Amino acid sequence: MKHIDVEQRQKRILAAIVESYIDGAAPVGSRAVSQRFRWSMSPATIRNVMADLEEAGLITHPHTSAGRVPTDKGYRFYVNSLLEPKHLTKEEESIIVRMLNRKSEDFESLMQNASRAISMITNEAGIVLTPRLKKSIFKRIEFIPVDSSRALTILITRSGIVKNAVLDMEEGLTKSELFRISEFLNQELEGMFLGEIRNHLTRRLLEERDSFYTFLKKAVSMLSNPNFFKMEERLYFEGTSGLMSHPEFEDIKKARVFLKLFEDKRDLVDLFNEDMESDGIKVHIGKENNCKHIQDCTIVTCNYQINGRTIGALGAIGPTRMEYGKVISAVDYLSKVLGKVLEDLG
Amino acid sequence: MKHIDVEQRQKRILAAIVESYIDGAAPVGSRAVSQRFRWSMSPATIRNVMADLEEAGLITHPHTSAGRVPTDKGYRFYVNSLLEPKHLTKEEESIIVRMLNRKSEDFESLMQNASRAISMITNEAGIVLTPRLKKSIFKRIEFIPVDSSRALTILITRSGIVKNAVLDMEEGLTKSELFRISEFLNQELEGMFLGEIRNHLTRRLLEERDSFYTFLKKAVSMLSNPNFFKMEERLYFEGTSGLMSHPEFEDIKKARVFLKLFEDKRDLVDLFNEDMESDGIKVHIGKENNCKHIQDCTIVTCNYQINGRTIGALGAIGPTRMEYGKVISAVDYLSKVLGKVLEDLG
DNA sequence: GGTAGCACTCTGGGTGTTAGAGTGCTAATT
DNA sequence: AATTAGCACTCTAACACCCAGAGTGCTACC
Repeated sequence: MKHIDVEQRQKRILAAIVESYIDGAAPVGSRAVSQRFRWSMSPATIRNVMADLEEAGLITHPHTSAGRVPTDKGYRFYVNSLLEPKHLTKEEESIIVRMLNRKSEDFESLMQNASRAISMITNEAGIVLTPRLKKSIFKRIEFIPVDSSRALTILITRSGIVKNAVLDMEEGLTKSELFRISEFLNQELEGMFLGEIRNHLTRRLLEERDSFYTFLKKAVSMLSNPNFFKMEERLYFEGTSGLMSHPEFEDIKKARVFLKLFEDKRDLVDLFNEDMESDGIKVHIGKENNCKHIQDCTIVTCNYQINGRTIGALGAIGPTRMEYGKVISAVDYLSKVLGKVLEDLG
Repeated sequence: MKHIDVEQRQKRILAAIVESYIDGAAPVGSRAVSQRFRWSMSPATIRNVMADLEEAGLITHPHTSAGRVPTDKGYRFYVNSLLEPKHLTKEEESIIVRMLNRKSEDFESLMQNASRAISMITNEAGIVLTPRLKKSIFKRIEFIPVDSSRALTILITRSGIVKNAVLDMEEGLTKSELFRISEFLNQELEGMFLGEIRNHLTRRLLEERDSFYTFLKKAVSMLSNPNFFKMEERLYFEGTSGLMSHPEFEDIKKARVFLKLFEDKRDLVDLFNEDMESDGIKVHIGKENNCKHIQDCTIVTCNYQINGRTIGALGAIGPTRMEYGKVISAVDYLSKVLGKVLEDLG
């Protein structure tokens, strides 16, 4: 009747299917879609279009007489071309801001609150990868002797991260020597990226001669502990119980896979580290993830920055059937607020 | 035939039922028990005894023609009177020792490793409550200015706990003043319980007069931040995915309840805090717990000590149908090792 | 007191049937 | 030519039903 662009119509129908499926969690049939358009197209018409969409690989059938379900490819198309951003409400934004601005909390709590905020807003699991230590800037180091051969070492970065460990030291180092070492390091390393420290010190060691050499060597030997310099990022995680309220987890096995994933976080850390390399929101849908455990879930990530410098990443994870608009907005907004808060601490 | 003490026999049969149920996860029938005793008693005899046990409230029927299942009271009796301790194997012990002795890790990791160790050995969830800050001993405090009105404050205890937070300070405090304040506090508070600090300082404030007063006041005002002095304990937690492999979690709803519990840890913190008051292993079975969310699970806890001083608690949580012998041994052993490791750090 | 036997009960799995939802195709309509 | 109505067909989910198996409680016997 009305001469609508056929491609345009396909898109609208795909969007309708995806959206219906997202909030209904059940395969959507031609009747339902037709109804959604206030019967401006009959179910039969919809069926024809659906057949096309299916041929294009954007939707499938679980079985002959069920409705349609979006495929990963369908979601992908939806996210790339059809999704219109759904802004957070003022209220949601203020929740986030409030959660991240609680004063006098330590860094740990900040990370935890950030991931909790994501999970509260999205009802998926929230994930925050701590700022990259290698790219953090040295502020101060402090040694506190434990016994004659070990010292509790505290390393502080400009953004307020405090990393500590008990390190071995040369037997019989006196308290004042230890103090001189810390004083030296504090001066020497001021403003340097943590990732550069190691090389810097060994270079320095090669240049030096004479009496200063032995002193320097003692300093270097303390910091040479490989564990301390692993500088590994930590992943903070909240919202599993929220996740489990999704109908896709009726099947315990899937739930178990998720929990496994959360316990052994390496895969996630890798993913986040990779995504950190580029700016903006990244969406990984279903099998696009090469991590085989989580083939029917989507991960949304975004990097966050201090003064324009990317230092970490955060995101949300949930079933492919998630509210993309909302999750994307939430992750986006949170990355900005977290960046601001960290700048403020710096 | 043989004249066996009837009470003795009841006990043996109860033990058999409990143990069968623990490793079979299915109601156990008279035949099975009879078989367990190599047919030295016929199923019919067993049935009579079972009827008695049921009357005593130690076991129940799910329905007429199912086997018997222990009640909470049954488990309780089993744990108190029948259970024989099942020692960990050498190998298991060495796993624990190795996990807790990884050098150069920070305090966080130690706690995490401890809870992970419990969960690995028992296949239930492992829980560790961090040492009580109030009862920890002051070692050192350090201020690092962030801007003109805030300083990153780092508090270190003898057992190597590092607590940090950004605290407000009097506007325009100079770097050297800040240094003097920390020097003063380090001297003044040496060896004191953290819980006493607050009172000590206010008392001191009342005694003093003259110029020193204003100085002291500045110091106190920094530490008066309520959040920093909340001194709250943290709960470390590992092993949810292991828990979920138990058949009792086939029903998602139960799983959800557990996950909820783990996310909002207050109830657990309270329980552990209470249990910390007395020495030795505590076992909370099913409804004995007044926390209503977890009426069909058991929590095993034990305090841990540094030099004979109780400072924290740890434990395991799982379905009432758990391997009590093993879990108890594991928790017991771990509390000792953790105490040792912490002493060593102090 | 212990045990064998038996009638009884309840569950869980398998089968058959049916209502309903949804499809694909074709023919009619606009 | 595009849209729609109609219809035959398919598959599922729910329900009823039945039956074997497991387990009990009771009674009579050793």
